[in-house]
Amino acid sequence: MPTGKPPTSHDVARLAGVSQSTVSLVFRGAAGGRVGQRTQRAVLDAARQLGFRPNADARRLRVGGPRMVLIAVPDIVNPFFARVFTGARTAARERGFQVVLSVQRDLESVAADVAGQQVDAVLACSLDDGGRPLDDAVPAVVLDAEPPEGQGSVRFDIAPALTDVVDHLHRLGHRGIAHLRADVRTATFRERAEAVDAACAARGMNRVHASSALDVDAARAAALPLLAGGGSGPCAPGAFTAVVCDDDVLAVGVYKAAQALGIAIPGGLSVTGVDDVDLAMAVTPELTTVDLPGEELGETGMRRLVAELERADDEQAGGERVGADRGSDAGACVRLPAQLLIRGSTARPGTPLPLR
Amino acid sequence: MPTGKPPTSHDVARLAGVSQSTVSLVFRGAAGGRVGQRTQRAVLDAARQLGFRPNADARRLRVGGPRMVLIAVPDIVNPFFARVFTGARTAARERGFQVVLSVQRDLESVAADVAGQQVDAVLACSLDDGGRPLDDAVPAVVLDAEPPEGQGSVRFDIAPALTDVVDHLHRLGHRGIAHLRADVRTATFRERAEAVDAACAARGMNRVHASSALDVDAARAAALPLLAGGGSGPCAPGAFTAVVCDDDVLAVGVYKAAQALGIAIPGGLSVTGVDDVDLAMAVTPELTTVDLPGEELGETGMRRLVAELERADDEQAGGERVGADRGSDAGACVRLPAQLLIRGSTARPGTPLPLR
DNA sequence: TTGAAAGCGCTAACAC
DNA sequence: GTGTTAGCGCTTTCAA
Repeated sequence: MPTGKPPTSHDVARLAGVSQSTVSLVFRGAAGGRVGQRTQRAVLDAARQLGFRPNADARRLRVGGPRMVLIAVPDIVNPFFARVFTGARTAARERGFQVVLSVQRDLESVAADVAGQQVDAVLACSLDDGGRPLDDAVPAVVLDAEPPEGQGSVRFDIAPALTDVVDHLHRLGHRGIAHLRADVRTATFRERAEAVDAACAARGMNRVHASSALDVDAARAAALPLLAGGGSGPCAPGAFTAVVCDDDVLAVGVYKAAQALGIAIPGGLSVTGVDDVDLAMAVTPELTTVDLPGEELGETGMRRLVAELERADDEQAGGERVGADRGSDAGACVRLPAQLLIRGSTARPGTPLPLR
Repeated sequence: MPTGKPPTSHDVARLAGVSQSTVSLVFRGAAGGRVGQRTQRAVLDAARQLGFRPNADARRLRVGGPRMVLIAVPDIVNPFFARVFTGARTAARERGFQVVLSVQRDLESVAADVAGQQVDAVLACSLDDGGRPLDDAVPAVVLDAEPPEGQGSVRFDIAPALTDVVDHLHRLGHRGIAHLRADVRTATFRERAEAVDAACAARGMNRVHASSALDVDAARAAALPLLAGGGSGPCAPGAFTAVVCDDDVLAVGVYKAAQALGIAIPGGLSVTGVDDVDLAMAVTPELTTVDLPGEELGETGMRRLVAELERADDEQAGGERVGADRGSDAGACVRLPAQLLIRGSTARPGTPLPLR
């Protein structure tokens, strides 16, 4: 007569006519040579009959499971974040850490996940701006975002990469560009905008901009008036021969708009993107873009986090240090290089875009 | 003098000069009105000073956390699986279940994850062939795979969709096709191959095939000799005017090969894919493909799983049923429709491919 | 308003 | 070989 509660090892023991610790031995596989064959079989049978499964919580409480770090990303369908996750997971496993994934945009929800699981540390990727260190007392490293406080962070060195993009176009002979920005308010996109602006200014290049949500259709819609000469900014509309996009997805939208308007790429218009997704290689011509090594971002962040945890262990083991010594370089901000990949979508400017 | 072990609520109690249960009250937020302000502050201060964090395992052992289901996918970077995960997660949350992700290809590793966490059920997507029900006693539903035993499964109704593809090409006037298969041995790809073969046979269409790993470069390499007329099969090489691909990624490879050979799409060659990834919309011309609604797959599977769990609960609560009643429709295999999306990459055949 | 005490289900010494 | 026992860190009556 099973009750509403799942069976415990006691129940199994009773049914098998053995003691509870024998059940424990059998289920841990530590029964080799210590528990008789008959007994073992009896235990297993009783367990099956009852549908018994060892309670992992109780086991972990007793024995202490592997340490866990939670990885938070805003969107796992986006392959970039999936790569970050993969990289982080790899690094964690190497060090014997388990990882749990939390797909959340806001800190609140991440904090809830942290409380719910037995989490030892948090790796938070591309969180929305304005996040404080979520919970104190939980070591954390943020990825691709403004480090909230004295916390560690790993980010791309994105500004030089976008400077390279502009420079590349400039050297090809482009003298005016349009910048299609992603309508996302995170640090990385702000940095991209600033870098493009600065690079254009430094080279005396004409510059207009538009912005769009991070999907192809929105980008297409935003690009259409721009390419058709409807740009409204301080610069004369139409006075650009290249579009610099904040993301490859936006670049695809520009391809579509250009196609709709009968503008050839790269003959009539050069286009660049950021974040070397498969998209960049799939389109024709292949897209000149900036490679953002997501896996490496995840790996590097996880390694920092693990190092921090292990330092904390040592500290405790070795007795207390003076306060000033704590946190050594925990607040440091590592920058990962982002590399420009030149492909077929950029070329010397042909005829400037006709105003329509 | 902190030891190597993390502080417990007892430590906090001692430092704050209160009892352990008071600490517990404060940390559960159940202190409102029951614990004095001064006491509360003292507890919080002591906790901060010690770096105390409640032990989630102990808490769950006592109070029983939300139930968890583990979702296993072979590759989270593949957006299809990411969508499956997302759909499953959504459905789980609606019912108050937590989800944990396990990225593994083989059953062994999944089983390890199941044992490590307190998992109540498993949703396994696209596992390699030959998997038995991983652990008995853990309810499981498999997605997009041969149901191992009497277990539930949810899969796409892929055969009719590929029949539609062939039929579509046939109606356009194509009389011979090449089938570019994915070099992956799972049930879904076997079904695709069989469906294409059968559909061609039924219509008396010429058919050759090749196979390739699931990436663009491999597909391109595989498509090149095929398009150049080097196909080796029972059918005369070159006697096709369309390529049916097992996956959109493969189709992109075919685009590249066609481009390299100066073959226009769809003028000189029609191409189709499967699995409506962003890729299909990004390429030019847009790819005729079969939409595989991954989110729906995940949602449906999770709903089945949750229903099964809740049925089990009821059963236990209401006393034991006779054995024959168990499992009602647990072994049923649901099929989700997969829809053909016709886009620009298919058209009536122009000149047949020249043999080179 | 706070404290004492009894477990949650399991593991790991240690006894028999 | 198998059983006894004492906790793991927390929640939760029940007293004070």
